[in-house]
Amino acid sequence: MFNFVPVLLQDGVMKLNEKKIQILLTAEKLFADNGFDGTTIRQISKKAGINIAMISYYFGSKKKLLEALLIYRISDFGSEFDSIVSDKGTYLEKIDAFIEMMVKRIHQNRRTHKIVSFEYSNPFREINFEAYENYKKENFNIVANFVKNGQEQSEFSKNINVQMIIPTILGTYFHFYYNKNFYQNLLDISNESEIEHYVHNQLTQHIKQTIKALLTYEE
Amino acid sequence: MFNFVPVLLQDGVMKLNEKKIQILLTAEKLFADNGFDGTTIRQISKKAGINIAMISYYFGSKKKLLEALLIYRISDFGSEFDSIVSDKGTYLEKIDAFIEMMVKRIHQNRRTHKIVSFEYSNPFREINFEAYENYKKENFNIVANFVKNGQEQSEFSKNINVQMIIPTILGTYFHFYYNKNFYQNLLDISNESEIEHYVHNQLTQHIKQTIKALLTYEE
DNA sequence: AACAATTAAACAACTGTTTAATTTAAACAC
DNA sequence: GTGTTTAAATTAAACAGTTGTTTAATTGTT
Repeated sequence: MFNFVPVLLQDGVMKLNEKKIQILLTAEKLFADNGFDGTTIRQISKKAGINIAMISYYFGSKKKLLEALLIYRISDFGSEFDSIVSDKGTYLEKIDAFIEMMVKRIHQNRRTHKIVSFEYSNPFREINFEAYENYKKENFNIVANFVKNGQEQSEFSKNINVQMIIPTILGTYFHFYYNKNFYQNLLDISNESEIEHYVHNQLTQHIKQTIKALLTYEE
Repeated sequence: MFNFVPVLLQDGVMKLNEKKIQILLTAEKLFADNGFDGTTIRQISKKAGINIAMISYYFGSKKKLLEALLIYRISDFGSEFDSIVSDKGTYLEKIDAFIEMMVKRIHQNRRTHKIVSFEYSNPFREINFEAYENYKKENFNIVANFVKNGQEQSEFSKNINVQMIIPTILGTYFHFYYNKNFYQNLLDISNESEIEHYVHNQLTQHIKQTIKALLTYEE
């Protein structure tokens, strides 16, 4: 049984059949939990229920498996954002929808983001992070334009470090996620669904509040 | 030439001579750059200029080397904080000194924090994170008390998610640090000293502004 | 028949740790 | 200051286990 050729096509996009996606998702979880180096292809194979040779056969190597995951996971969020901006209402009101979208998105891709975060800074890791960098650049430009427009409408304060807004939003989320064990204990929540609930309610609310406060703060 | 016994003493505190510290610092940098699993004891030995057997001889194992690093690095910051609180001035004014201290401290220990962040969530990694957890708990209590007092003086708003203030402060810093390569490019700064300067000035200023805004924001 | 999919086995390289031997340095008796 | 003892420091080599990848053979599908 075969569906697609197991090689990179000319445009560099790999066709993904169900089995390949299953392998990617298994690898994503293991990479996020144990790190790239901490995960073996035997672990991935076993958990995905395939033979170890299939990973080389499908993806070429462990490194290329990670690259395939990055391309599969990280897509732009320009269009989603456009519909928020075109909605009526003040810029301040739009922030709520905007933050909500960002947190949902980042939460959905949290594992891949974690993997990238830790492998990105390693200069000896010869992995192609182009997709990730383009994604970040696009996100940054969207935020920068949004804030600029809000400032022109005099809804937002001047003297805001626009470049550090994304670190504030995503950083807050990720610091929570990376220290999940700690905050689980602190907040006295136990299971995964309660964490999900906290993220999409209290944490999202806190980030909204923080960003709205920052954008309207006058010293 | 020998200085101290290479074993754990009764109270669990290892005496550290200069050579041990040199090994710890070498390991810290490599662990932070390449991850715990991505770093081999041969790399550490070579970079530290010692024989590979010395690591087992001094620390017992690679895991115990990391544990020794944690104990060496992560100390409480209660006393430093106390002097800030006892200074005169409003609570709002104290925030500046407080944030500055936190960023300086976290920046100094950034590598160990990065290592911990990544290894902490791995349940199969049998490493003792007690020192780290106590450190976090203490920091949290300090912040919680500080905010409570500021609220009692009516300087800070009510309805603040106190538990998410530390994630906001540290998260912003770490998201910047983890994506150093990206922001280096975005901010058009090249060398390490310019990054240092940005952290202690623009980034610290941004975090101060964000937290002050949050603590005084009325919806 | 043609070729993709899948497999178990083998591969050489690398892993953390231990060994057993040697070197170094402090402690001691004089 | 001697020479001797004692134990720590340091070393190269070996250890057994694991790593990612490849092979060559087999199975499955069209």
